[in-house]
Amino acid sequence: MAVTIKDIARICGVGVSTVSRAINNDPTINVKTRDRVLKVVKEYNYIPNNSARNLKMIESNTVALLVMGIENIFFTSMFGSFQEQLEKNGYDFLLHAVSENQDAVDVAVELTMEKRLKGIIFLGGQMDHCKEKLEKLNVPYVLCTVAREGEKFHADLPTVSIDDKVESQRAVEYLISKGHKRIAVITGNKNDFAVGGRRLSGYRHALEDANIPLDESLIIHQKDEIPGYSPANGYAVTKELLASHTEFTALYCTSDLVAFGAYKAIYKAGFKIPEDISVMGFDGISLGEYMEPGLSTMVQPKQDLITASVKKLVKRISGEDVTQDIYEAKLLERASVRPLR
Amino acid sequence: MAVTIKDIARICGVGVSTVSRAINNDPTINVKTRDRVLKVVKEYNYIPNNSARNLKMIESNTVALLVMGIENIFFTSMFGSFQEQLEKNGYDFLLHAVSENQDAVDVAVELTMEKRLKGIIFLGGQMDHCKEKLEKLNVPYVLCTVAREGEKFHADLPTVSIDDKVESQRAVEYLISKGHKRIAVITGNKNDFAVGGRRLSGYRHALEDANIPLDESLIIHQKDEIPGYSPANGYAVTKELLASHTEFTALYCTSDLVAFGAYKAIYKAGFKIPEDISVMGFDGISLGEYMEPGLSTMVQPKQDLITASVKKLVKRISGEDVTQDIYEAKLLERASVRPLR
DNA sequence: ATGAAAGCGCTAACAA
DNA sequence: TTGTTAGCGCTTTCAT
Repeated sequence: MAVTIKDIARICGVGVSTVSRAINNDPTINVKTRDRVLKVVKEYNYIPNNSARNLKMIESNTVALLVMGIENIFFTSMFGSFQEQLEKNGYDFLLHAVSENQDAVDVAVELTMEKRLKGIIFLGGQMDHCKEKLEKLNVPYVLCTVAREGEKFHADLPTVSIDDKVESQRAVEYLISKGHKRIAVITGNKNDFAVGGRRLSGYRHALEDANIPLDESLIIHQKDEIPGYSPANGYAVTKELLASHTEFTALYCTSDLVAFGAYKAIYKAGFKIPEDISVMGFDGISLGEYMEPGLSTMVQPKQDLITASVKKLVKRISGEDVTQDIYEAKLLERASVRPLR
Repeated sequence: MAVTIKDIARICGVGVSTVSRAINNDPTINVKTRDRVLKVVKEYNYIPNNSARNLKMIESNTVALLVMGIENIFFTSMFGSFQEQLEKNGYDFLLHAVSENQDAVDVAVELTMEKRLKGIIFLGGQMDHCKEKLEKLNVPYVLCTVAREGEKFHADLPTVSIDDKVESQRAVEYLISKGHKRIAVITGNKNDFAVGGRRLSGYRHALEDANIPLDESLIIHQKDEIPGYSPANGYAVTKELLASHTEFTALYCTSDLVAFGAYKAIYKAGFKIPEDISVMGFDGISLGEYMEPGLSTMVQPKQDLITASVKKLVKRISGEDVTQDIYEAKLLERASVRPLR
């Protein structure tokens, strides 16, 4: 098997604790001994076994980022900045993906023990029924951009996010301000009561406030058979919408990626954006800038979300009590929406 | 601290090994005892300590996917399929990101010991000088889409990838076949002798074979100050290229993402694609379909690469010796290239 | 400044 | 079928 601390100790003719001191840079070790040991360590390519180390150690200095939805471009684009900010605060960074069939909190508990985590940031995903479970997590944590079902906000939980309903409402109000009344919306699939539900709710409220009657035929749900919030899904449902000859002047997509798919369906049907149909996105992923025409969208304040999450976690680690942070999205006007008349 | 196996044993009035048998579904345990133990496990929310487990266990059934470049959309889009294929072959799946400042092989060694890995798939990144180091890894591994410097292919290493030079050459030959002679190319930054270098080399060879004189002013390197292979980089360099009034009829981008940026620069300068300038990409990421016009590109056979990687790893795990697999990219004609004259 | 030795929580012989 | 026990490789007292 691999070379262990004992081997190194034997080879150097010292005790294992001396080797341990050498590799952990213990200040009480003699510099010469340390260098001698380290030379052998290098020579024999010795790498300490982390399991043994973690088993014994009381605590590490590691903060883990637990990502639900590792293929989501919005989340992956945040990794680098998270790492940077965390390291700037003196923490080691660990990225861990939670797959669909896993329970995020269970994974968190396991990882906490395994790595003796100092803190956890949950990124993405849905966390509705975990409130009590979350309390079992005896490590400071923060929920960043974690969706919650329905209207309730768990204001007592340490979350960092935008208010999906409010921002969605703003998106639709923008469309209305441009003179649009027949506004189609592509939301999540039928069972999406979290992000999709809240964004749809914002749509309804905007229409209501503007006294525009709600037309259910303008509310489009993504297809269950196609990955959610993907261009493919946006393309498929927009194609059907267009084929149905439902009348509308603007299409509001609750996700930029969906809007990309909508673009294609619209072009393929022979229409022009924004001349024939205005399109509005949501999230503000950077690729929207490169579409033709540039996609108007509600930009999530990614940097704020990251900075606030880290700051909040650091506070919690040092014992302070924190609660919820809501950040505002920013309306980004590009060229995909035109004023009516 | 957390509840341990001893606690559970004490509470149940059984030995620790019985608890161990219960949680590991040992067939020799009495069903009634098992259920009783499991009930207590649930009740006390006991989660076994993985470090202890890994420390003790001879081997796991886990295969790790080590990703270099976790923010790269081309790689992230492969995760789901990798997981699926691996699990179909009976392995547990572990995704682990290697950050810029880490050595992939060191991380691999560490992880192998820590998780008692059955095998490793390296995805992405550059691995030039690691051949000897790699041999220190006493676990079967496969390199998938791992770039190598220069022309040498390490044919004796278990790699799965396309031949970047050959496929790049095909891309340019396609452009030439459409009548283009003044073909600008955007390659990696000046120090990129791996993917960027090989793809550039393909470009040179294609021109040479077609007796088209090489014009160095048509070879554009990405900027060091901007993240590589990003739309932002493509935009910046294309803008400069256009401003320089260098003449060309086609722009070959060695990455789709770069092409997206080029699109924007071209539109902003008032040109049309493909009427004024033809654009060719590379990689075949799915978003290319949604650009306007659809991006013609060389599609990496993602599914083949994944399937082959898994198959190769499985073989290696069962002791077979395998070497290199080269897959062919597929030319995907969409609408961004027009025939000249 | 260094070594000996006691576990960390678990699995896997081995005994019963 | 179950319990006892010896480590897995490391860190960390406690002596020396």
